[in-house]
Amino acid sequence: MNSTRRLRKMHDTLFAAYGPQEWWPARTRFEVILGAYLTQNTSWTSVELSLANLRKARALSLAGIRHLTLARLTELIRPSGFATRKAAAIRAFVQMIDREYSGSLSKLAATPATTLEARLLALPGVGPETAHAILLYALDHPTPVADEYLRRIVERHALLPNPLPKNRRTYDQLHALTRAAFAADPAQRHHRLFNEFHALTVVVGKAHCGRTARCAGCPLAYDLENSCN
DNA sequence: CGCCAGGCCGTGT
DNA sequence: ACACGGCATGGC
Repeated sequence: MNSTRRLRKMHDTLFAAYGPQEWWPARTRFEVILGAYLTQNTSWTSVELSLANLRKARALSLAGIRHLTLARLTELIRPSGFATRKAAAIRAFVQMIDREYSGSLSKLAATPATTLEARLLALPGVGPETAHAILLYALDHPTPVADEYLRRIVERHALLPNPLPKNRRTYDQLHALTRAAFAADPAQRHHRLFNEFHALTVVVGKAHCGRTARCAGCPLAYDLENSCN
């Protein structure tokens, strides 16, 4: 079986095992965006500490962030690590929204897909995964999100030639592979499928696909062909 | 104590 | 183009 069909089957297996995830875990679009920045190379439990601090400071909105000094913002998000860089990045995002989109996330979301992706990638602290997470989960654009868990799954199950280095080229391969895996589905469902697939990837990754393999009980090891290396 | 976490960026080759 | 190290804190 080819790699796109194997990845599509993995989605079905994960969905059967874990059910719908209904991501992203946040109330508002801007909260999704904050979470996307804060969770970079950081566990979600640590992100929740920062989000709780921001909530208490009434800073879970564009207006809330605008009223904070950079030092105060840095202090509030300290629990999730890399606070100096992430605070500057979040501030740069808000300034971009204010200067170029009249402070409106809706206007940002209404930008054509290719322009929008390029604009996000040009922001400090925004690489491909963060850009695509914002596009998919905050701005409702139907684009796949690839991450380190997906890279490990695809590498260890040898869906693409090994090794699979951590670089931009690999990211783009994983992104394209995911898009191809759902290409046969109705276009109307792509958004929902990309949403669920990334969420399911993270769920199975946290439980069974760490840096040091802990594959026991992984639902992806359902036959010999899919056993993990 | 050590390793790990839902990346990104600057530098050297 | 690619490898490599720095960035930082909290959970286990």
